Amino acid sequence: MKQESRKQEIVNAAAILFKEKGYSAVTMRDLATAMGIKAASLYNHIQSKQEILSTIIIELAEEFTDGMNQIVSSDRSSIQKLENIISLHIDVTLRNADGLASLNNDWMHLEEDNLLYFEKMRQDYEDNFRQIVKKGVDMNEIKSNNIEIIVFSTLSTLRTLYLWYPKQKNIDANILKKDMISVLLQGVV
Amino acid sequence: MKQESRKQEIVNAAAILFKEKGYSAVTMRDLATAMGIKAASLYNHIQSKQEILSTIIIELAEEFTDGMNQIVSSDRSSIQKLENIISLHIDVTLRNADGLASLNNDWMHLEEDNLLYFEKMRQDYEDNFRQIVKKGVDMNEIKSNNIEIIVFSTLSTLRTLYLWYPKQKNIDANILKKDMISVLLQGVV
DNA sequence: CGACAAAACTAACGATTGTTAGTTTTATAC
DNA sequence: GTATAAAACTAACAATCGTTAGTTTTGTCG
Repeated sequence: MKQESRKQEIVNAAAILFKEKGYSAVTMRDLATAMGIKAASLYNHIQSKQEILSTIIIELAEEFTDGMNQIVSSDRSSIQKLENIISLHIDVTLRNADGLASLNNDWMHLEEDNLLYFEKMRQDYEDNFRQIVKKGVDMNEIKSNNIEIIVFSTLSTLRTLYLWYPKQKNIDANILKKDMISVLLQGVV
Repeated sequence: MKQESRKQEIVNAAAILFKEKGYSAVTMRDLATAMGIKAASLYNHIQSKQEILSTIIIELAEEFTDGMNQIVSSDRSSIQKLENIISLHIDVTLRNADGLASLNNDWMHLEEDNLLYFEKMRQDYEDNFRQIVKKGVDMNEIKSNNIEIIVFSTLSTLRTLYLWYPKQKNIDANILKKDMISVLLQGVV
């Protein structure tokens, strides 16, 4: 794997631009300017604009998938699993908030196999989430008003963390986890 | 105002396409094809692609601003005001879910005055929201863990309604309001 | 049927897009 | 100091973009 470092710099710079204007509105010349080079030079390190997008999104989607699979296969209570999911989202967000903008807003611009692969991962993730909530309701750990609304409102908040967290100054990850768990689960338990 | 009806058809068709691929990825030829005409014919009814976007977004933003102003100037309790805000979001979402996609994801492609106008409305909206929560905490109506997190998580959910609501089948607006109020405020009160 | 306006059309423009080919510069190792 | 590879460059391409100008079709009313 040669050029891995320079490629990663390009991908990181692209994630910032994609966050600001979206994938389609960012040109290779915009990205080159941000890197301080010419557009043609980018192609010494990457194969296409599309490769940049899929590198950003697929890596993050696999992080979520792996994290969810570990949580699902653990023998914790439903409430503890939900706490772990919240913690997972915060960890990923702190590590790569810029990339999450692309995952949330530009996944539909993935092509062919990567689009199908992503859509399957996202569907499986939501299904796992829903199953955990449902199990919690069945076990009387969670008092349910409406399972679908709980799943939707919790996931909406976690998915939007990437926008909110950077505006908070010097927030501690563990305090954030505790507060998010409190706010998201207090109305549920 | 001539051609108002045909223009509205174009704006509505554009909102659907913008929701699917984002403003930048939708071409005037895409929009024309969706309307069953040629791209040049669009310009008998609209002035520019940008005008379509601002028509969609500014109208919706003003709806939210007007609704919020009425709620702020009412003499209800903080909890009741929050319930009214939830109700406002649901009403707007049921009426124009497609347009809300542009408001949420493509506002940054507004130009000049419209961009500034939108950003001010959004900032004022969030400030009003935050003030209502803060007042509720001061009056002991709301037990606060963290005001910022409550504002953020509630707004995240309400803003994402446009994605979730169309996937629910034949959901009744009043039942939805009751359930959303229950889920969003139960952990707060 | 003829007049008139609404709404479609054809054709084309200048600008910008992602990308390629070939060349030159820069940095590293012997 | 020369060889080698990494990484930049210039120049240009075919395609597509939003948009304009001018023309023709469609529909309505007397």
